[in-house]
Amino acid sequence: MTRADPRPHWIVLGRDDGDTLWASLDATGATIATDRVRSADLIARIAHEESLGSVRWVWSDTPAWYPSLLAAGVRIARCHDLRLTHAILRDSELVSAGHPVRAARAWDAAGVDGTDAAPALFDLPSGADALPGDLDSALAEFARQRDALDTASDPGRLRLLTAAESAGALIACELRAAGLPWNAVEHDRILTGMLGERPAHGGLPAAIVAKATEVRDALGDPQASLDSQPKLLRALHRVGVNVESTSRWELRRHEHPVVVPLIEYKRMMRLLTANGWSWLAEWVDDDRFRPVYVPAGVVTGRWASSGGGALQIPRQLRAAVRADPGWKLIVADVAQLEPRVLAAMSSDTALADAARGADLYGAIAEHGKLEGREKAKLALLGAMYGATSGESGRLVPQLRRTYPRAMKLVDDAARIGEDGGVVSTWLGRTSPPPSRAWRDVQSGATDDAASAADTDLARRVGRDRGRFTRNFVVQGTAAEWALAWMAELRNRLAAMPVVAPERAARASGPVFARQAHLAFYLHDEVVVHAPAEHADAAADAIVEAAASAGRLLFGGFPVDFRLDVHIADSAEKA
DNA sequence: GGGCCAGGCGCG
DNA sequence: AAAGCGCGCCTGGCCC
Repeated sequence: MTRADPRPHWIVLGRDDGDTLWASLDATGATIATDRVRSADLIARIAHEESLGSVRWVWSDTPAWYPSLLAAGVRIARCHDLRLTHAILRDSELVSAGHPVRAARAWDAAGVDGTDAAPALFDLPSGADALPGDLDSALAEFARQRDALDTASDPGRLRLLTAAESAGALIACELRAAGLPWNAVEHDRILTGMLGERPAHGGLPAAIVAKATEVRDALGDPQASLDSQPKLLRALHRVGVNVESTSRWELRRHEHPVVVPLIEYKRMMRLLTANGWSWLAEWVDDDRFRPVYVPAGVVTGRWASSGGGALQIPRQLRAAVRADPGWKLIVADVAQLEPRVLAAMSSDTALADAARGADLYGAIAEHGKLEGREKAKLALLGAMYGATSGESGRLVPQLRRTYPRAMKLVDDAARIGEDGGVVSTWLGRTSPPPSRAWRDVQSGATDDAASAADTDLARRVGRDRGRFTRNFVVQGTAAEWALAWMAELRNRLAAMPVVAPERAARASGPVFARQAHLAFYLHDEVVVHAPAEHADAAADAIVEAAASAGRLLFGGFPVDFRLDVHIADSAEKA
């Protein structure tokens, strides 16, 4: 390379016949150079460019490119994920109405599923649903996206969002590569303790069998089927337990001797079927749980997961999450993230004041003259979710008087949704427009021939949508805050020292084995796995990253994002 | 034997 | 007391 060669600002990658086509772009997006890289050389080439610093990788879909790099020990600092960015820009209110990025339908296709299996040559329906993987398509879409950002009504926010989204895409792959340290022996101990010894040849463990017998005795029917809802319902009716469903909350209201053992039986069966020995065998390998995280898998921008139920690990099993020897887990969750986000985005200083102390709900109870923090919590959740009835619904008006700005923000979002409009998060992620079916129901209600049932239906689905948009702005902005938090934390952890090879957390993969790293993420909570001597510094990084995320999104607005942080050998709550 | 739905329940 | 947001996954029961 000669001295005159400028460093590329972006490098766009595309696949071509098993090779990779490579385009170096300057900061204006002009192409400086193109190259063809053979697949055998690709990882080394990327590693080399990355080591020179400050390059942003532009690719179709992070899970299609990044896992093989991570497996080879290459971590990259920054990327631009075309698929995720497309989805944001396509729907965003901040992008001009007729912008060509909205019409680039090929980029609406689903990406790869995030498992690092070989490309799905066999199960991909020929041509359908495939994201464009070639360089020309990537360059064209990247140009459209840059233009959409440049011409957006608030480029700063949207750039922040798309950068955070792409960082999230990297993090999702990295979380899977590092895995969540999971102790199978401890998991087995918990299962055995709650369910009884695992039977050698199928069948139910002893404690469940005993519990089932208890339930059948109480039902006076040794043959009663406990796993079929309709049959169980009939059996309950026969002994005079007149419930409409077999759900726990309804059962609980009855005194009959069947109730307690039945609830216990359901709880045991749930643990067995959802997170029992077969889950352990299928999902935990080499002391790690490696779920597939799906960034923006939820319309609000929250992440979803696919396989392994990563978003539903029951609290009962938290003790099975255990640091490697000589390492620690740092578990951190944000206390009441959504109310804090609502305070900031509505500039409601009164609500922000309540969030300043250690007990947000307690402060709301005091300010809002509500009796006790439980009522305050109910009222606030009701306001954000759109409760209309029950105790929660009754408490909302009181809150509206105390925090008019915050409540106006969510009430406005609900009204717009009911009217068929769209709403946006703080950084510009916009809710999907109403479906065709929804609009048909609304227009059917204004028809001359509309029946009372038509208007009732229209009102009901209208309110349903209002509750969705009401919550969208808060849940979606909270997800943005969390992305910013994680992206910042990722950078801080990457700057931490490495430990000696003999201290490595071997199963965490080549990139993360010797350094503090993110191991789990769930909406408002992170778990970091760190060498014991770096645990305090990692905990500090988590706290500093949260403060930094708050400033990045909300500037100087005075709202605290308080964290609960624990350093321990297991993720069990103290 | 696979696809789809409802009920139920785990998580935030 | 059981309304009021967003998910994924398991089961039984139904369909083809």
